[in-house]
Amino acid sequence: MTERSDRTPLPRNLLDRPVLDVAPDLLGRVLVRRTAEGPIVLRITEVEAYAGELDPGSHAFRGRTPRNEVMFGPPGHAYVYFTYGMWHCLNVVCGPEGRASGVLLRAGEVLEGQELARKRRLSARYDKELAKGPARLATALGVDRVLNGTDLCTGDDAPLTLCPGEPPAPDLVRNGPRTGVGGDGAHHPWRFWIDGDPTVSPYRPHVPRKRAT
DNA sequence: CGGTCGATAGTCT
DNA sequence: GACTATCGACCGA
Repeated sequence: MTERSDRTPLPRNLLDRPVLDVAPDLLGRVLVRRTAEGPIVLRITEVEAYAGELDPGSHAFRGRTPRNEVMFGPPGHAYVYFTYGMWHCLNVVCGPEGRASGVLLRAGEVLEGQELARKRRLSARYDKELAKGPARLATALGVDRVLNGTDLCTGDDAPLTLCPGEPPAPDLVRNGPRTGVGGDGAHHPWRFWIDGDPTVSPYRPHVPRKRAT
């Protein structure tokens, strides 16, 4: 009855391309997170492109560091970082090796494993909020730095696999400025989303933090 | 649904 | 020491 999504891994060569090609191509694709309690399956609805060392908004902008070294490695791996003292965000490393570019997964629709996702996202009022925002997405999937560097293009027993999925109608793919990115990288229209999808996170302009008193 | 505000610790200057 | 590829509580509508 239930039409199960295709869980074969995405061919790595689809990720071995320039980040601005890969980012919109990830919309509608499916991420499978396998946990001890069972799988959580997510359809990607919103992403942002980060163009390596040339991009002031990218973690790779100032060169290789211990944190960002996965971005400099081969495509098809997970770059997971910890931010704001509380949250994790998940990226797909793409482009030719060494280019240090990646795609931040900003939002998605939970297709399977909602019960598991809800247990990790107790503040979500509706299921459409389970993965509405990059840190919420990582939380819903139970992704943290332990998975940094995970190969997303291998088979059935990997903790995290990127799968082909069903692409959205081309006319539903929109793009606009990146969320939360300040400085010179702010204006690039490198956020991509599926128009009208209820799981897409709201746009928030970057606001530099005020100093604590 | 939208706006404001504070939390919290890793990372780099 | 400052900033951060953010979110939740809380409030008003």
